[in-house]
Amino acid sequence: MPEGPSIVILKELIEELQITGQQVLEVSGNTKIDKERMLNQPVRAFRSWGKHFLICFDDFSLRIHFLLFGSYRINERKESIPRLSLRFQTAEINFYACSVQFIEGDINQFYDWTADVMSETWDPARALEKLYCLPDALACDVLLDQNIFAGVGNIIKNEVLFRIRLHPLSTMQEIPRELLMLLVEEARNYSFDFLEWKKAYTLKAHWLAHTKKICPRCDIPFEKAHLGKTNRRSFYCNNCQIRYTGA
DNA sequence: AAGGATGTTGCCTG
DNA sequence: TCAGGCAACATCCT
Repeated sequence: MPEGPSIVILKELIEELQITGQQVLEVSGNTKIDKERMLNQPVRAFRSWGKHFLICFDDFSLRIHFLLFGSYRINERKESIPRLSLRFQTAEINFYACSVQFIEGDINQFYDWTADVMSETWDPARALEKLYCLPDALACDVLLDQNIFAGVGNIIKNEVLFRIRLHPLSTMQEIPRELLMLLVEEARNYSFDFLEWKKAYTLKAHWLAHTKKICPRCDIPFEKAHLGKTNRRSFYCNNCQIRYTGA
């Protein structure tokens, strides 16, 4: 559920309902935020930024983050109590086990859309600049940095590093410029592959590294370790993923 | 079938 | 003072 492409799928499903402009007729759920303020407010837009799903009203927006376990149902309900349920004239949206919060004022002041790998306004040059500002940072950490690659999660991280044959413990300052540009490029490319495979229910079948035990290029065992400041699972091949490091 | 994970926040400790 | 550790969230897969 939680990586950027999955949020794009949610946004597309909700846009198909064509309820933009409709008012919220009823709110419920076990969230502690002041959900009643959405009552009778017309929705101006449904948007996404990285792993955030955004419902924009006139003076504020609702931010939904699904974390690890969050889920949603459109015109359906689960057994469990929703964190937040929004009823419109022609549709009902239910969110479960997610983080919800309000963002006040103009959403464009709050989000840098060019940092979202799924965005039309994604700016690879700016991402590259950010990487040059982090000479000691590790490849496995920067890909998960939402200020640089909003939407990239642990699956995309592992698959991108494998695809470009870069060892997760490589540092920014040691990676050749061409390869760093490829890192930026593939963070977006793989995210769109992820989107298509997820829509076709074939995402897992396309994993080459994530959760895998054997390198499909070398036929030798993958390394599995929790690496970097982020300390997230990394699956990588010590043979074909090159480690660029000063040490 | 227990344990960990596609993630982030916030509190506690040293 | 602040970085690091870890619980919390609550579901699904292995």
